[in-house]
Amino acid sequence: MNNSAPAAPETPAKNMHFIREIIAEDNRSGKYGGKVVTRFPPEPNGYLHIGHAKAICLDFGMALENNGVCHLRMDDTNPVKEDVEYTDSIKEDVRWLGFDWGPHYYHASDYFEQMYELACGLIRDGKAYVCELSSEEWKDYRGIPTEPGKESPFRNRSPEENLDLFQRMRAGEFPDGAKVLRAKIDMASPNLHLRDPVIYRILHTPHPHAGDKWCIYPMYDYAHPIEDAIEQITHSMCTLEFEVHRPLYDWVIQNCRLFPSQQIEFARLALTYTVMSKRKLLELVQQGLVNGWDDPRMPTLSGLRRRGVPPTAIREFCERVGITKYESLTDVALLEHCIRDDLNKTARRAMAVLDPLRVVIENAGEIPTAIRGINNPEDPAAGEREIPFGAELFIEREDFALVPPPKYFRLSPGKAVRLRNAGFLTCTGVEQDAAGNVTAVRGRFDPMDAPIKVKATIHWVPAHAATPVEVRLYDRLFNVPEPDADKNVDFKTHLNPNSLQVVQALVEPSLLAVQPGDRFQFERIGYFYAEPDSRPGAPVFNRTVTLKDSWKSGA
RNA sequence: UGCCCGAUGGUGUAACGGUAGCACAGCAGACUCUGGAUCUGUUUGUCUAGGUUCAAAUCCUAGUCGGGCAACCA
Repeated sequence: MNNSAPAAPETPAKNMHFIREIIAEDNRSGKYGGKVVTRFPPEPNGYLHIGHAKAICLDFGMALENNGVCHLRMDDTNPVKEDVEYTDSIKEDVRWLGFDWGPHYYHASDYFEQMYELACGLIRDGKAYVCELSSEEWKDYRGIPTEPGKESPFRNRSPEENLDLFQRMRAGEFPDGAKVLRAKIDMASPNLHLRDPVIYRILHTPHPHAGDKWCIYPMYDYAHPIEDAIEQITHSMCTLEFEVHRPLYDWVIQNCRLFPSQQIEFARLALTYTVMSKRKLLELVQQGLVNGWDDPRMPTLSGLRRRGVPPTAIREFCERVGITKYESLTDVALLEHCIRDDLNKTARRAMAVLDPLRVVIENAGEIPTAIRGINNPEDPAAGEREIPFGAELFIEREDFALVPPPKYFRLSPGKAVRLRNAGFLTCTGVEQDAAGNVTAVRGRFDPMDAPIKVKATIHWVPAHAATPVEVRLYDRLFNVPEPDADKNVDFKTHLNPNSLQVVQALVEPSLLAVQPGDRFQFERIGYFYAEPDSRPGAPVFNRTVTLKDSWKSGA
């Protein structure tokens, strides 16, 4: 059995973060007999985003690096919030990221019977009791952080009575909220989670996976350590907010006498110019501010996928971000760098003109009918393609300036540029409309070996063989680095009104033959992804990310 | 005003008692059939105050600042 992902490459230089060190130390000491078993335990109540990718890469990555296995487990202990609808997207996203859980796909709800038995064991040991305080009443008993709580009047019932009550809770004799099962720990603990936490509640709700078998459901703090222990998880990684829950995790392991899984907390990912909370992402979807969970502007994995981001770039990004206990805010520029770095090596080049300006070549008798274009200068194996040429072309409007600003290297009257893959174009004149707008550029063509020196090369498409296609130019969803920094200001006020611009671009003929999911670099513009729902012969391209532009016209 | 966790350039991270390094971003230059890529150089950093030590980012104490914890959510 092999848990390794076929697409996951062995990255040589890895950062020795604290979790790698804990695992290395456990392997040295033989704590788990050299075994490493991890798990990714999403709650099936929403879509995975790039923050989850960090956890997925960690969970699967640590297993992969140590010849271990990583389980995919739906943490479905709350039927009122969860739905099978999400399990498929979760599996798809994890697989797309490049990871394989092999046969190790589980549901927490499959352990409900064992959890119940273990709870009965706790009751018999006098370590759990049925409490009839309402959640309102409990607030008084629990106390506040600075003061100890009071013991529940039900705290000292006999194990027999507790067992009977708990069995009747399971049998459905009591309505929702009437009773709970509590762990009997310490009402004076400075850690609120140890003040007799609820471990079972009554919920007369059928379960999406377990069906209508249960009307009592275990709480996370009780269920999670049991899930881990049953699967013999050695290293159970979770985010920082569970740090204060760890004593309870250990309490359950110890008092139920289970496999000694250990919980290790790390900081979740935060990215500039986006929001990561499920609630806020849902708000964007529900209010129609984006086109669904997989809108290419969303930080969801399905959104990033549809934007054209390669999974390899996300994995590289997660590795570069590192693992610490410091709650950092990562610059989205790092993600964009990882995407460009990946696509630069792999994406075929093509030419597309987003904002066309007509060019008329005057010496039409001296031009070729087609030229050869290099498919990827970073990868000779990508070969070449033929691009039709003609006496009439389109170039990018911003590649021509009637009155060039200082340091402008592109086309202007009397000046020359290189036409990518083709030759030189010297501007001999312009055509203007009544308002003075340039409607066409007239020029002279010279072959590549002509003794002409230029400082710029521009892209073009042949007028007779160019086709208009829809291109969606995506930009950052928000226009401030921390949209949700201020609790008093609605994060949606920072939405970038120009996060999506749709244009009709003119593209070279080879682009009409694309398959949905193909990735390209439109030379000098950016990386583009052929929309999955493009119709045959009518491709739609999504801009994944722009090229870096070191020429700043404004500066 | 309780408990837990954290703090290294603009950002993310390394250094595990012995020269504060890497990456991203920025800036400058070289090169180039993409103002891309590549290469080179470069600006900026150990939260504060004490202590231990020949030597502290690292160990100790106190403080400051930030985050988390009072769901029958996960």
